[in-house]
Amino acid sequence: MDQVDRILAQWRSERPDLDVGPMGTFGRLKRLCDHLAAGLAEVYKAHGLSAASFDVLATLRRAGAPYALSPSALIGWTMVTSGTMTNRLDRLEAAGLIARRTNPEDGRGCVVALTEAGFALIEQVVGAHVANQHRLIAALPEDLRGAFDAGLRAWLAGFEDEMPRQAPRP
Amino acid sequence: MDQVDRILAQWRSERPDLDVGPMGTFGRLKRLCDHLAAGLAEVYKAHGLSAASFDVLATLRRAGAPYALSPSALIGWTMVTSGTMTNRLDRLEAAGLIARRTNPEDGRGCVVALTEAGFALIEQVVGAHVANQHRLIAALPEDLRGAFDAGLRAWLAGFEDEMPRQAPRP
DNA sequence: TCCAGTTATCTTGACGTCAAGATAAAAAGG
DNA sequence: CCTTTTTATCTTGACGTCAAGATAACTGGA
Repeated sequence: MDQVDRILAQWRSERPDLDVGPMGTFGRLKRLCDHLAAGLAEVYKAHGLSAASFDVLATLRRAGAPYALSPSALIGWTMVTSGTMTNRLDRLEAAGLIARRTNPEDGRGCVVALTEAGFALIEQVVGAHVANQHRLIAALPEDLRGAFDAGLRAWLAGFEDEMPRQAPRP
Repeated sequence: MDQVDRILAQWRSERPDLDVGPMGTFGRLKRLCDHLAAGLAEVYKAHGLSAASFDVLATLRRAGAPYALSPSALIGWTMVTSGTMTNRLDRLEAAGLIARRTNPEDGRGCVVALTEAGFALIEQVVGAHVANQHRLIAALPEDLRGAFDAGLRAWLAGFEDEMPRQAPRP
């Protein structure tokens, strides 16, 4: 009997005509994501980052040398709009963690690259981030993880596999 | 091989020292929640609401007659800060969907109640919302739901059961 | 060559959120 | 009674996000 069960009990009392079974899944998913996001933010914050800035730096880092991608490629990896990406890049550039260079092949765009400071920072934070994920997932019993991941993958596929996401270009 | 698998493959190539298994779970969870939130927002938007305003109206509705709770009780149910709740209530009050009445028992607080318009609206939207949840959960195969829910409940319990959340008071 | 359509990025305006602090009233202790 | 502490709500300032539109540059066909 958790908080979500209490919510469902209220609905069943007030609106017995509704089948609120799925609402339990949605409610727990939302609350779990909120808790996990808060847990991850602790590490970001400890290094002066936010989820938004970590997201960009990590995407550049894992892309491999020379740690440079176009804003479009970053948008493709991160599921945010162009306006959001512009804002993220502005802040990271002001913080000296990335640099925008002109794209010699396309005068419309630019290339976003990690600075030395940006590389050093993300290299350090990624380790702490992964350790933090191990800490947070500990609450999910090992014997349930396989089935949980299978459900997660199947459900997500219903949203992402319809239109095979094209690999973002550099 | 989905987008999250591609991300993990990049990390394994760039940072083979890291165990990024949990990152797959976190990544899919985040993306799934984003897709589901977007799917739910369609219905909210069709009725002139947002997730934030639906949240408040639904909490008041399922509380039962007289559909009135204090801001503190609403905060307890919805996991947002007091500043956020003030902002939500301001907008809903301006839209004529709720009314703040003075609390005769406590001069510091107030009581938030659904107006007639607010009740009529949420009564209609809740039905569409539940139907929408049934639509969105269809992508999760039925035979995986039980195990998925079990994992969800167990993991969430790790965050919410430590400090038994006290039932919000009216 | 030149123009119409497309693409890449940025700008603007509006929301929603939080942290931290302000204000006011109730409760507790002497 | 007062004074102190606690509680309830609101205010402020800063972020992060999106939708819609603006700007600039590339592209392909006439």
